[in-house]
Amino acid sequence: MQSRSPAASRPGRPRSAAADTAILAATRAALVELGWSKLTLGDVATRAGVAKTTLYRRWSGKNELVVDAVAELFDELELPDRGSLAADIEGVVLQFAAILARPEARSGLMAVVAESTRDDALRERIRESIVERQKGLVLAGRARAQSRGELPPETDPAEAARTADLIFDVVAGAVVHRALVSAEPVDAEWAQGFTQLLLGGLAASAST
Amino acid sequence: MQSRSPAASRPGRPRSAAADTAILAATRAALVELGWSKLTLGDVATRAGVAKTTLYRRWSGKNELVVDAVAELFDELELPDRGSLAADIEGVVLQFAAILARPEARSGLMAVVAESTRDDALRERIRESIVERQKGLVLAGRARAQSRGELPPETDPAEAARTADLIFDVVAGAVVHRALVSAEPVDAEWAQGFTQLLLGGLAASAST
DNA sequence: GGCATTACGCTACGACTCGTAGCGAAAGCT
DNA sequence: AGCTTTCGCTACGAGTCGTAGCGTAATGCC
Repeated sequence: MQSRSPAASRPGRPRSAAADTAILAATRAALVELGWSKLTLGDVATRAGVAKTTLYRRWSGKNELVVDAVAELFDELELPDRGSLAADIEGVVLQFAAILARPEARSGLMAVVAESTRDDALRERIRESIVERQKGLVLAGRARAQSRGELPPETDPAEAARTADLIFDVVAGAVVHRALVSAEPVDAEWAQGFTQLLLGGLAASAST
Repeated sequence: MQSRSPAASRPGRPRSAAADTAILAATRAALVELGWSKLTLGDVATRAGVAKTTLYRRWSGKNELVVDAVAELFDELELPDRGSLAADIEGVVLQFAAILARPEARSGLMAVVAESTRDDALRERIRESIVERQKGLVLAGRARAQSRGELPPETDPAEAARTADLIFDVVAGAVVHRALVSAEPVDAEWAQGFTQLLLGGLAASAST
């Protein structure tokens, strides 16, 4: 996850792959029990059954470690065809909400995003391992809706990219804000109302 | 800001109001220079010219202090009548974006939100001093749009509250996500595209 | 098999931050 | 005046940080 280029076949003892998974799992467990601020790398090392120095050899600090630990939670994101654009949107919203309902994601994700405002490398790491995957769902959903005839095909590629970014920020931002700032449940009812607003707009949504 | 009820007139030396403002200003300055994680209360006290013990007598910890320091940034939020619902939305989006463009808000706001996922009292403090003020703008904007005839009047109060919450999460969430996660500028062009999407929905927005 | 190379566990370390306690002095009220 | 609360200062134990050094374990190459 962090040393992919020179990993081919070097002399010497290879790094234990089991240690990686143990450390990441221990990080998530510590996030659940302690939260971000009280999480210490020494504690994570003890939980994982490795030496603290081993942890520092693989990750440069708390930020990078938590990003990788949280990123694994997003592996479950996928976009099955639910038959309509509305159903696809509701589905992905509820999937995202299910991840954000887990305490290790709640406390970890926002913290690393906060740190990334002062660390470009960290933000890039978050983008690669988390954000880019979510954005792929938006692109796939739109392409599928266009093939269904629910959305008109794009003509200008630049315009298409802009609207995709916009939709992504709206969807992901709304779910995160609802779940973490408003601290209200992102349930099926909310997902339905949100989808209705996203598809029809304010006027259409109000006249229901 | 933190002891309003028993502040009336007690015997003894009153707390220095100047110290409060100096501490909050020093906190913001430290956020700009150091960011959330490297900000220490000892450093803030030194910057503010007060003793560290004074700081601990007024705030229980880093979280509460930063919430109060960041909350003052939101004093500038207002909602002048720009003539149309679309213009009002664009205006409030750009105002919010202007706050989020400041580094003390970027690093501080997300961090306390992250901490609030494990601290109900902190979340309540954030809600009172920051979130509630933003939500008021949404309510005012809708009322104004209704008086203009741009939106139909609400019939069911519960439904009205739900949609207001939804719109608030969408607007605030989208702006925050764009600014902090995507790390792209929230400029007039983006605000216009977002407003168009919010008012007309996906289909209408695509057929422009 | 022997050798070079790298990873690992362990211990120890200085530097730093935390939050609190105790003190004398300052500043208000009645 | 006398009382009360705040303030600045110093000092403190506890905890974390990130690193260095050492001996040992595991692998590839000759």
